[in-house]
Amino acid sequence: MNRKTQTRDPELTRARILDAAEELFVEQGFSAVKLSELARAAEVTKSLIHHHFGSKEQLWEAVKNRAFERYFQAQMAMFEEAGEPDALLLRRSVEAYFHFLRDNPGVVRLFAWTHLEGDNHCSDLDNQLVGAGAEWIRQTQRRGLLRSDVNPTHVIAVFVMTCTQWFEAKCHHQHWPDMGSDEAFLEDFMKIFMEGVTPRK
Amino acid sequence: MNRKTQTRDPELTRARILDAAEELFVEQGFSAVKLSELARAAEVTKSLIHHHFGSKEQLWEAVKNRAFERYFQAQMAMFEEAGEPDALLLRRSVEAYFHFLRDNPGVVRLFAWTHLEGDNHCSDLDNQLVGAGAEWIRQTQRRGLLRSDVNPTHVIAVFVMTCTQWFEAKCHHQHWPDMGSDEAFLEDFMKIFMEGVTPRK
DNA sequence: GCGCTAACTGGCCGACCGGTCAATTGCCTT
DNA sequence: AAGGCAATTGACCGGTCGGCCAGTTAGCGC
Repeated sequence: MNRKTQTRDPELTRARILDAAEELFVEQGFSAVKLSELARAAEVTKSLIHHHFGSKEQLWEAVKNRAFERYFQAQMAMFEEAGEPDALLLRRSVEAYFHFLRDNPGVVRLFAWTHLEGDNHCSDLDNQLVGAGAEWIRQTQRRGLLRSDVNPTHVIAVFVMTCTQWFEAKCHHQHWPDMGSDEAFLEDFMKIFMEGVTPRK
Repeated sequence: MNRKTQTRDPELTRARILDAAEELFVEQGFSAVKLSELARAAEVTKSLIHHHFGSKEQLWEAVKNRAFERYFQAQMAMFEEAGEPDALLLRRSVEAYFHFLRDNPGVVRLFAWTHLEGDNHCSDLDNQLVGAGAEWIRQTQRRGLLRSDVNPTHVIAVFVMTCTQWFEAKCHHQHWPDMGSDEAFLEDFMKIFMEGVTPRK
């Protein structure tokens, strides 16, 4: 079963289409992408796209599903290799999330497009993730290592939204006067955030 | 010069087109909007759109310019009626910004679309705004009322991005387990943020 | 080998896209 | 009163969009 010598390979064809589609959708959004352009990029005929995915909309869904699955798997993996729920774990999680977004700019843009569409079909997986994270924070609060007068879900929301927006709108605020690099910003954000969630006597 | 009895009123026509265009662009983004649909919504002919704005792209620019000018004027007005630079001013500014975004969802979406386009043509006005805000924070830091080991621009970035993303991705986070209302989230965010920027002995 | 299925092709389609243009009409100036 | 000009109209354009379909061909089970 050598794929190099085969003239037909539906799996590979599907993958080629998905890859090219993801690149174009991430770059331009759903409606700006033309199937002819996509066909050229994926080196397949337009008809083949319809054969494998049905329609442009269905292809868009497939692209989003694949990307989000990758995202959730990466996040879940992060969860599994974590240790005791304490402040350091929270700090490390935020940093890991920030760096994940930095290294996966496509995911950030895909999220942004789907948000603008009002799409929330990925909420099942997402709720799982957020629920697990919130539970950790709750445990850390109970152990007295984080302040208890804030909703754990809101704590997650604050750092997720800051990280997301940092990369989503980078083209915008990177020109702000005195704005620092990714790492400089993360450092200052961590100072503010960790200080903000630390319990007071 | 009664506009009601006039059969022609270019100013009003322009405004009608701009209004309808803003609504559609905000909703669907640039490329998804069709001029025919827009013409119907604005109750003008398609040719009239071209007569007044030249092309779809130029109309998009005009819509963005008008909206952003409104945005900057609102922000600048907020600046002018402010008092002494202290922590309370910062708190009030964040709350005002949050509520402004809540009351102007179109602006949030317009920002999001332009970010995805990589458009940063509004940076002049924006830099002014951020520069002025950062200067305030710097003064407050000098007076010992805010911690001094963080970049003032980053402080602004943190709350601007959190507020922006809250409304931009609302369709997404609002279904997270235990997620609170706008006000409940703002309250928790303010707790974390203000505690995070308060100086320590 | 043989035949069935699915992968794949090229040509085609109607719809409709953004944009143009010549002609008409209302308003302002003088 | 008239002339000029911008506002406005509707017919029209070439291009291309997403999608379809009849036909061809490769691979796989029998």
